[in-house]
Amino acid sequence: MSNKVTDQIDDILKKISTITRKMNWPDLPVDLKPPIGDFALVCFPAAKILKQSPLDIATKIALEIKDIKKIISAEPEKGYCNVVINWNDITIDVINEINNDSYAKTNGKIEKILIEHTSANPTGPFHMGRARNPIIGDSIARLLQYYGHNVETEYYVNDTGRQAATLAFGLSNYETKNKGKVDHELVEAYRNASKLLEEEIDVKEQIYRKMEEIEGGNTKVLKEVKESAKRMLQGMKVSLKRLGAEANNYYHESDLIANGKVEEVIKNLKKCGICKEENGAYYLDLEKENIAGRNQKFFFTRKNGLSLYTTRDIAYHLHKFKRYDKALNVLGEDHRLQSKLLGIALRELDSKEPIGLFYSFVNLPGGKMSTRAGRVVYLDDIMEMIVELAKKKLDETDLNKETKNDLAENIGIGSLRYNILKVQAEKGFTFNIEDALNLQGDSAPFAMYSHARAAAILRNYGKDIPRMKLNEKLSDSEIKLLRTLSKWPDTIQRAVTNLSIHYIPNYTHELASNFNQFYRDCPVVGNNNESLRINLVSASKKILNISLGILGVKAPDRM
RNA sequence: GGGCCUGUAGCCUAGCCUGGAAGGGCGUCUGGCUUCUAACCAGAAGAUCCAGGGUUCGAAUCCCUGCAGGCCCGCCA
Repeated sequence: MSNKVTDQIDDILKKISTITRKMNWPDLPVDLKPPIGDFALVCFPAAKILKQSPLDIATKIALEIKDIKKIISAEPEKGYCNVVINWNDITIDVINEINNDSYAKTNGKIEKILIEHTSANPTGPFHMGRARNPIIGDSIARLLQYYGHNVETEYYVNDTGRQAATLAFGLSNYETKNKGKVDHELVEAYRNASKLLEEEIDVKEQIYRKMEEIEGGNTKVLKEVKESAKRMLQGMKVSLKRLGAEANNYYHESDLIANGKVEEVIKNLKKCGICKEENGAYYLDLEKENIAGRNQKFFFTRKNGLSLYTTRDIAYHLHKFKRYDKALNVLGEDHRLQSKLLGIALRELDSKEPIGLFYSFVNLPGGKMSTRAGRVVYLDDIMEMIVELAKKKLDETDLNKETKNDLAENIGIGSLRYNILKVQAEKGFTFNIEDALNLQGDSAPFAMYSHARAAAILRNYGKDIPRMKLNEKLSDSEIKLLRTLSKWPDTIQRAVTNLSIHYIPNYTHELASNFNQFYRDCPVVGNNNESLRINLVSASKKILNISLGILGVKAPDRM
């Protein structure tokens, strides 16, 4: 809560405590998130001790405390005493606090954090199945950045291993036709190569030889796979850019082999106490850890001595911690075990461990997405559809064409992001196109619209934000709005602590909704309380803008 | 077989960490634009919070046992 509000409530609670003590009553537990008012005194536990009904206790305590100056009302209901604090006294201070740049930001240590997200294999266009990854990753980055940390994002490019070798093989003889988006064009070459890999023995041999050359550190082949991946990535980056979720850095897995980091890791892992060998292949014996209900052998070399994906991942993370204080990985739920094993290996090497943020896959209404069964929905197609829909809705407005196109883009992409971010990451998610295309209710345009309304009021007012003066008592809508605004720091705090981005859209919707109610009830320009209301509008607009910004949604001044 | 995640109105979802009065949204029905933007607002109907047991004055929330769905258990990535 805003400090001012917390102080006010603490003060009142102290006074209440004095009163109950005088009456020889036990302290009444406080509920700070009551359905009505600012806090509630819970009267059930005292009922037994005092041998009175909870309602009687609530009624009595309400009478005792309602003359406290900082309280507007204290009403008994069921076994609760609901208290509304006097917002009139503190509103100017609260609004000033909200307008301060440090509002809701950390006063703790600023950390240098790397967020790895997306990291999809560069073998073709993004599909919706993993669309949560860039969106959640990007918004978590924006959240931590806003909170005050020093954040960068990175995409780990998987350009070694069979898929990478297959792609390189496919692209080696492929002539670019420059038709359409790069990744959508090149994926054909990859698909053909994959097919040949299955059907033709000599192709299989070539691709597997390439794999071995990659892992063995053949410079020429390493360069080839890296370039192939980059070529595909060119197209994929366009999608991320449109989503507003492009990473700051792209780190290529092949570089870890090329620069000898992988070899170093193998050498050091072999020195670990729990390292064992089997037919020439080395592994960490995790018998004591009892992972996933069984004894795990965590292999880090093949029997030919070459590295595995996990080995490279260890090397990558050691490198991360050379550059950053903290590493955060946004990963699909299928990586949970892998991530745990990685952590153990890093601990063995006396390294820090990354923090994992896991999300469940996006499914289609009919079931799982599958490339083979042709049940794939491309992210690009969804973005296009939703932007087109937004465009159609804007047809009726009299904005000029360029503004309209920009706005449709913001509304469309914003809706998509909002839709995905508002659901808890661990929850399975069925992508319902109808739902995503519904731009009403708990959605990005709802909050964008509130922001535009706030901007319209300020436009109509036409002057600089004035100094505040309270000429009239606050109305219920104003108090409700202030209450929500003062909850912003808590929301940020909870989202940061739990790395739960869905708190932000939840809050945004509540704020926008309360702003709309205020808009209905409280004329601003020309009102007796104009100066205060202008400031309230400005503060609401600010927090709406910030919260939408964290979600990667641009807040328009008109729509 | 084992491990992890999830289960809240017709549908989607918040609340679970830290027990206290079940919040939103979609869809359905009703009403509201001569007043700062109706992508909005107001109202109505709709919930054995997966099931059973335990702890507690009090359980959607904590504990136990089941059930259902997702994911994982490779010298693949």
